[in-house]
This record gives sequence, structure tokens and C-alpha cells, in this order.
Amino acid sequence: MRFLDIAATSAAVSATSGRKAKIELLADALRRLEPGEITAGAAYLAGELRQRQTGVGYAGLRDLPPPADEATLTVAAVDAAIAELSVVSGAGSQARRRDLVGALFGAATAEEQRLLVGLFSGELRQGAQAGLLAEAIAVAAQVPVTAVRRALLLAGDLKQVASAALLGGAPALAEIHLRVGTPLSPMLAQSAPDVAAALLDTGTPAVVDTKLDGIRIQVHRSGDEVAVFTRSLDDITARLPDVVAAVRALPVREIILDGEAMALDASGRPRPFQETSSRAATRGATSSVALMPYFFDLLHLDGTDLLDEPGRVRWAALADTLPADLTVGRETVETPEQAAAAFAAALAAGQEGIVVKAPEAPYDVGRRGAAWVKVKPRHTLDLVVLAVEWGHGRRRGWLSNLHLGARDPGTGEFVMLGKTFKGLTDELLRWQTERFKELAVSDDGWVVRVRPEQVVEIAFDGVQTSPRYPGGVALRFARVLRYRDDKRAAEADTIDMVRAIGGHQAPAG
DNA sequence: TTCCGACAGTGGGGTCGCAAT
DNA sequence: ATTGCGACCCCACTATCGGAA
Repeated sequence: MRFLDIAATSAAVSATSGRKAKIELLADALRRLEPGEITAGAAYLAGELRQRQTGVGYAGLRDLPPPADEATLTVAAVDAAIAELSVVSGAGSQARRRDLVGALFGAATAEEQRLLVGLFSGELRQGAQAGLLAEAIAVAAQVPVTAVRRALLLAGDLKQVASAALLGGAPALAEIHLRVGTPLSPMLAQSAPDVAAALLDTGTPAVVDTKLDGIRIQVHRSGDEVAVFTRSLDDITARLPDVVAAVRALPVREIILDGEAMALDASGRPRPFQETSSRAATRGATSSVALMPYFFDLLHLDGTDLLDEPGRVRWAALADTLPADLTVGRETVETPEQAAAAFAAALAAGQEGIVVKAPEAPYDVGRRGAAWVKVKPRHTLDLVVLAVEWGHGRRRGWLSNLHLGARDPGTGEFVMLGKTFKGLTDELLRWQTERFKELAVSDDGWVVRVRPEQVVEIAFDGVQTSPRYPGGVALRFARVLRYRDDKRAAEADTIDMVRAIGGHQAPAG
């Protein structure tokens, strides 16, 4: 198949708003792929590359050659070129990569270049990703969408599922099942603003788990072989030796566990997420801080799949199989008062919050359903807008991303703490675009600096140390609640209040 | 007819290793 | 030694479509 056909499909999908129509366009392209092109072609249609890493991102796409006049590329040729790119390494690799990128883009027409930029940058923005492609695969292969979706979540690999469905149909899909050693998409949790709301979703009795602020891990063991996967199904076995050792010591043959890895201090209190993150990103066990596993679910045990069993069955098996120090804190509650007490206890222990779970629900692979609901504390501050950035995509032409500052009572100036674009409705975007044009003092086409007069109420999860911002602190997960037209900038919250929330001292001097 | 689940989009904070400067 | 980049980790929230209720 010509690469241009994929590019044309992507352009048509972008220009269509209806999902059904997008699915039909994608299914039509899937049907026209040659058998050997299905894995690469299906990935491109979903806005992905077949290769996880290429070494090429936005910066590597800055200086592209002019587009070709005629379309000569095939799907197979593009796949071969990207495969060659993605194995380049060592001294001189950047120049080599630049040459290969130049050759590929020089052979591509304007429409093909647009697709390639989207694929390499990961921001195709055609309004269709793996979710819609699963529907398109079902249409093209004439199999039930539920079969495609289940295979996709159990295999964790869109390309493999597309290939199986299109070449082998329903029987081939049915052969994809839970396998020890192959990661599956983890079940996710919804958010609720408070404990009472969470219980309305799950019902009572409910199970309340402590929510740890670490890294989601899925651990597979078969015999002495242990593999550790992240939420996005990356293999990080080599970086978590303590997790591997702990699971290898269990008295089982085969097991799949779901949990969280995190660093604790000597007294058993959790370390900040940044420390867990640093440990997990570093190769080799050089640190004095161990990264230990704390499991909350059991998906397979010695030949038996537990995925479709109710939570209470899986959790009973978990408690029977693992020592208590390898599991998260957990209790069953009947009332909102009991749940609130569990929430308070988790926070008092320095943990991130709780996850409220319905005990009858199966393990909903890859879903963010109402059976698991997380609750975290929320802080708010009244901050001052220092600048705004022009938005992209559907926010083009609107001032979108706010630079936030806290008042420094010593100098009367404002200290930047981070940015946010979250929580804004279209109406608010319209309003703030007008407002900040009035306050603007400069505009470089990207950042519009404004007089520091507009106060905005910001919600956030916590304060973390920052190597980037001048006050040495930044907000975690900041989002807009509302504009405070009743407050002047001189009444905004101070950097000292921010530091107090985070337990941070002002830097000396 | 209204409601609601799933999906895509719009970006935020951080960490590391690697290659180039 | 420092810097820029790519690839990961943690994410919140709104708009939209289309099937469920």
C-alpha cells in the first residue's frame, strides 16, 4: 500500500467529527493493507509508530527538506526507514539520524510529511487513537468489537491484535489470553472529590486501600523468572532488584501481581514521589533507599486466572499468598464515617490518599470504571497571573496556559510557581483571552507577559521541590477553579504560605 | 428525550541517560 | 562540566459523540 493512502486517510479522519465516520475510514484503510504491512500500517492509523523509541522528537523535526512532488513511498518502505533510524546510537548518531530523517522526509509529499511529523512527535491529533482503531479493526475483520478490545487489553499490543484479527479472524483473537510474562493493561481508578462521593460510586460495604504515591507495577513470575512492568507496559525489571527479590521469595510457581513500588525512609514513612522516580529511573542498585513493592491485587496464581473473579476473591487469595508487609493497607468499611477515618489515617501516615473499591467487581482490564475510586486531599491558593501562552490545536487563537505567581511579602514582587491550562471551559478561555490582551505588556508570539493584576484561585495536590522555579518550589497538578475579581494582587497568597504547605523552608540568604 | 461512559485533546510537574558543545 | 533532547514516571480536566436509560 502507498504511504500516501495512509496519509490521505489520516487527513480525512482529521476532517471528520463523527466517530462512526472515522471508524469507517480507518476500517477501509485497514482492509487495503497487504498482510506484511498490517503491523506498521495499523500503528500509523492509530497515530503511533511500530517502534517504541526512535531517538527523533520535535527538535529532530525542525529543519525538514521541502516535500516531494510525487508520492513514491510505500508503507513497507517507511517502516524500513524508521526501523533503520531507531537503532542508530553512539558517537555521530545525531548527524546520522539527521541524514536519515532528511532522506525520509525528502521523499515524502506535503501530506505524507504532515503524517510523519505527527507520528514522530506523538501528536497526530486526528481525533482517533488506539481506542477507535480497535473499533475499526472489528469492522474490517468482521468480528465483535468486544473480542478485539479484550485481546488488545490482554496483549497490550495494538499491532499484534490488528494482525491477528485481520489475518485470522475471531479464532485468532480467541487465542490471545492472559499469559504469565505478557503484561496486560492495568485497571485504573476514577477520581472523587471526597470520601462520601466515592462511596456513592462503589456502594457499601466497600474496601478502602491506602493510595501510595509511587510507581504502578505489574509483576509476573514463572518459576525463577520475574518481570516487572510499568503502567504503560514498559519492562523495568532491571531497575527494581528489590521488587524482583521479594517476589522471587514467595512460595509460588506462577503469579501476576498488581501494585505500587515506592521508597520509604528508615522509619517506614514514604519518601516524596521525586525520590521514588529517581530510584526507578536509575540503572543498578546503587542507592541506600530500597524501592519496595506493595501489592493490592492478584490476577493469576499457579495456573488459575483470577481476572474475572470478584475483588473479594482475588484479595482473599492475595492475603493468603503474600506477607502483610508486601501488601497495601486495606480495610472494609460500612459507613462514610469509617471511610473518612481510613482516609484521615492514610494522610496521617504520610500517604497520598485512599482508593475505595467495590468488592464484587471483576478486574476491569484497562478500564477506568466506578469500581475503583481514588480520593486525595486538595489544596487551594489565590495566585497572580504573570503571563499566558497562546494555545495549540483546538485552543489556537486563545490564550491558554497560565504562568502562576505567589506574592513575596518582602519585595512586593511575584515568584513563579508553575503553569496550568487545566480546568478552563471554552467560555473561560474566551474571557481570559480578552482579559489578558488588556493586561498585556509584551507578546513574542508564544508567551504574552501581563501586568500582575489578575488573581486566580488554583487547586493543586501538593508542593514539591523544584530545580526550575526561582522559589525552589512548584505546585503539583495545578488547575484553575475560578477567577477572583474580588481580590487585588496585593491580597494574593504568599510564597511563605506555599512553602508552609509543602513543609519547605525558605532558602538561606 | 436526557443521561452518561468512553475517548481524544491540552498540556503540567519531575527523573534519568546520552550525545554534542 | 554543562546543555539540549528523548523517553519515561506521576497526572486533571473539558468537549464531544453516540449508545443506554
